[in-house]
Amino acid sequence: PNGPYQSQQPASFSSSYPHSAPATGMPIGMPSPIEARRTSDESESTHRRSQHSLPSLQEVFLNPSSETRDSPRSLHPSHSSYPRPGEPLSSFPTSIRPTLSARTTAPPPLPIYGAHQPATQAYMGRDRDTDFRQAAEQHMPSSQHPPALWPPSGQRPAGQLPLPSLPRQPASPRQPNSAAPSPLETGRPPIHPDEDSARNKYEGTLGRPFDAYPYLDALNKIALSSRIIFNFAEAFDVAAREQNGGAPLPSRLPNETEITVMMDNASNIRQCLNDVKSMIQHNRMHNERARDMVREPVVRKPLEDEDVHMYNDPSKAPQQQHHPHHPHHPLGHQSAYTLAEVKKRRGRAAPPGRCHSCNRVDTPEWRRGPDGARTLCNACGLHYAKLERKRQSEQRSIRPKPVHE
DNA sequence: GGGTTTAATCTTCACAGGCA
DNA sequence: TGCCTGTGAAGATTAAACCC
Repeated sequence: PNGPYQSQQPASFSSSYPHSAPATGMPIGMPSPIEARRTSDESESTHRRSQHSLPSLQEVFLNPSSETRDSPRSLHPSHSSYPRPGEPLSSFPTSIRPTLSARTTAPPPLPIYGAHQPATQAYMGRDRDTDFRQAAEQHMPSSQHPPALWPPSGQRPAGQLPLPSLPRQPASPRQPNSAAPSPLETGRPPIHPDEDSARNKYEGTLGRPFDAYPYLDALNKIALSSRIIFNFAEAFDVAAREQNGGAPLPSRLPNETEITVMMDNASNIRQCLNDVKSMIQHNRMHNERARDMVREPVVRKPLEDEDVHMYNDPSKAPQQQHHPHHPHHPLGHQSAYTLAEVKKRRGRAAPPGRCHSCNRVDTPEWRRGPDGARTLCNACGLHYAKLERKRQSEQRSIRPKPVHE
């Protein structure tokens, strides 16, 4: 509370930040059902408050183009590192590339991805990025760490005010959020409504096709490295324009080391994109295999009396009970494979982890979800089951009636 | 039009029962 | 025995009806 920036921080910082991780360890971008039930006024005021809260690490160090927000550009810490008109670039590199220039004072730690964190936390306290960043680093071999932040972190001059925070990871595809930055701000291409609805199979609360953590991690790293390169290009673009068409001074050109750093970042982006591609391909094959397994059994058309049972749930029909491969099973084709896995896992004590939807760690009951058995908490599992039943009944209602009727 | 009451619906928890 | 599913209960939320 005595830190130089604490006075700028609203008292309700941790609770007001819409994407902050609550005490349960819920990851960013996964609003809990409690959050989803907040009133519009509350969320509005929350968003309003968040605009005046401390910025995220990404915003402070990697998003100098946030002048669209209500803080003046000149107050942005990272912008202070860029060369200003008439300012010799010699002052620019000392703040923007401390590890790339010769230093007489003790150099800061190498600005490798994540390495800036202790210095940052020294004056910001435990940042809300910490949990996610640490989780991301756990998934990322050291060889895959982005080469360097650009500009390096921990360079906030005293007296400068932070910008309001940005959501620190791309807005969850499963949770459309009016407060989320636009694609122009995030650099993320807009999600087509059809694509979005397809992804939001379970009304934006459930139904991840694959493990979201590595996927989000890769996206986060792509965004991080992209911003580094963007900031690099923008900074030297400003410097070049200040020459008014003249030949740029050698001192205002990036040196070879910096170019190498940017190339490393570009390689990192490529690597992450390849990872995402592999995840998607793997997921596609996964689903195709599931469909193949579903098509194999001989399908007997259920009689009408056994077809409509509890909640119109055909899985309760005698011949189909506990037959996850049956096409009329409430989970349908997409989940058949996961149910097969459930059967395989029977007898294995699945360690209770986190709910794949709300990420809570404790629940009175673990329930089956789209990712398999015991992957959802009680509430999310019931919600998921209800939606599945509803979806099944809707599919049944639009199905043409048999001729004999 | 605004406030209050009531009913319907939704959400979550905890338990019972069936299955492998 | 462990797991999964369904159900009742309780509380919260929303919508409709009613009254002033």
